[in-house]
Amino acid sequence: MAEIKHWAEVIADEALENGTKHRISTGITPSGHIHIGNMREVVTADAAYRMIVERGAETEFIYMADNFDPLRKVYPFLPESYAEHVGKPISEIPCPCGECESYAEHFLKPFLEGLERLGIHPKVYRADQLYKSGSFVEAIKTALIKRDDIAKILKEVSGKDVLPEWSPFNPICQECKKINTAVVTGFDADAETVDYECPCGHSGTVPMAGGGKLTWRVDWPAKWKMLDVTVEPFGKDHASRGGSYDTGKRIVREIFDHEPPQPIVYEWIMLGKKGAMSSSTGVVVSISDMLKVVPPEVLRYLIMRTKPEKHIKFDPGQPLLTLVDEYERLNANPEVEGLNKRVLELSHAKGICHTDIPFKHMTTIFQVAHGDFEKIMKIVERAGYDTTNEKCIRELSANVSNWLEMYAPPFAKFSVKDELPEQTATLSDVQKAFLGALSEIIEASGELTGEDYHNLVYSSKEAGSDLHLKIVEKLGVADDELEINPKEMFKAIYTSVLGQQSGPKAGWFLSSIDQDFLAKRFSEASTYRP
RNA sequence: GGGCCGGUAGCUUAGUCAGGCAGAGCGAUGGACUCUUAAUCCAUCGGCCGAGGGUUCAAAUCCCUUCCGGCCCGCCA
Repeated sequence: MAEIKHWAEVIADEALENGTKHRISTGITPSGHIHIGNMREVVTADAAYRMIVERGAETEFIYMADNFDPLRKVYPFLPESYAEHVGKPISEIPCPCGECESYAEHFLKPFLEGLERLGIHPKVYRADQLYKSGSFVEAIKTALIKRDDIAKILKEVSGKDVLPEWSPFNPICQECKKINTAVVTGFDADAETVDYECPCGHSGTVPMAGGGKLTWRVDWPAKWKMLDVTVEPFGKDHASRGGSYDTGKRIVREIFDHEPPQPIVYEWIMLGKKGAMSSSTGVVVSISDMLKVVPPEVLRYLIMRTKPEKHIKFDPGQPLLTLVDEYERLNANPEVEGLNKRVLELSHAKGICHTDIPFKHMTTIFQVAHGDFEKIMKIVERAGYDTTNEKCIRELSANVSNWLEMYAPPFAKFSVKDELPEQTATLSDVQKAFLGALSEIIEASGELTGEDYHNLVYSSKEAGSDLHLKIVEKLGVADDELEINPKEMFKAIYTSVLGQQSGPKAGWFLSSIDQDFLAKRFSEASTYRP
């Protein structure tokens, strides 16, 4: 069999067969928090973009913010007062926080910042500006003139009859400001205006430039024509027979005289067990939230490793750590080749810094240090990691901090207790004797490494070892009479330090805690009487 | 009812376009490191490729049928 190609290469090769000049378009409506489900569209497009460029075609990547669409309803995250804005274009509605130019900008801004961090740099268009500047006027004229032909295509392809009063153009009522209620009663192609009657009682005339927009099924092919789009990813909702890609394909050919773009159909990202991600149901992890938690490469990796037509199950809890691990492992391996190499390349976001500290380790280090960055740096240094890039370590530690707060499952969390935990009462005499002996040795030793601690604990089971001798002495038994199970000793350590029976790998866990503190804590625990 | 996409190891999946010994990661198991304890390394186990039929020297791959899951066909992306 031939060498395996990454899906983005397959897309690129197909594109190259169609021509050597390309424009890849993406479009998302910023009607709510733009989530990682939406992100798939842009990241998928970016993969195709990078590959087509690599194959040598002149290519442009654009992102269209569909901010001229109406607000559909008062979403759960909106105050009731937004009821009056339902039906108005989201570029014309006030921002929920009061600080952005519009409702649309409020959600667009964090998304565009996210793109930047993901290493994705499309040329950004805003639909309201294109409409207002008159870029759509020719398309609007054509669509109004050929209204019956479009209606026929819609009927033939989707099987639905359009209503007699249907128009491809939705005017904005000058009175109630809504874009989805007014009925078109006529138009003047020379004056470039459209007449309407609105159920609110108002009737009037609006300019084609900015006075309204084309209905979605016509708007999309009009954009293909206007921006000369050759490749476009879209969600599977558009892809079924009779859907908007099907109707768009015929409309763009027969009405606008242009070839439709090469489709890239992608599946949804499912959030854990909660089902598909969707802004309207509130099942959402926003991109900004995700970027608080993981490096951008990991998010790209999530999407690059899976073919677009396959759904992705995403869980920001424990499984996210596995994902991060997998990525780090791959990234650290200089010998990756073939498909994995491709995936890795495509996951790269430019200008992101790296540290050699695994995310998982940092979750422990961070918790040991109670989030104190100076302490974190000390521990990191003692553990032998590269500390030259403090900025990266700071970023990683911020990610870990957010993850622990937002998504970490309880068992991943622990805290070094300031006071001796009361669970210490459950320890056996042997365990207490062990802790006492351990305390003495720690106190008498110089600085101990993770390995030292590890070996030390295991030495407890060896008759004749320093630790073993001290234990038998405390218990008043003969040296060869005592059998020690290291497992129990580890439990004793976790119990007296964390108040729980297990914890992170003991050696480097202990080595990240202050030595005097440990000596004192173990000594206290050994004599603890409730 | 019509259609689209998926179904491959316990889990996540590559491979399907272009037929040629079914691959990987995680997990599990065993081992190594004086060492079961959220680390590392090595090894092993694990598959009726959803099911049935057809084409072929040869099928996870192509064709037909069928089951399961998700979604679309509401000009509400």
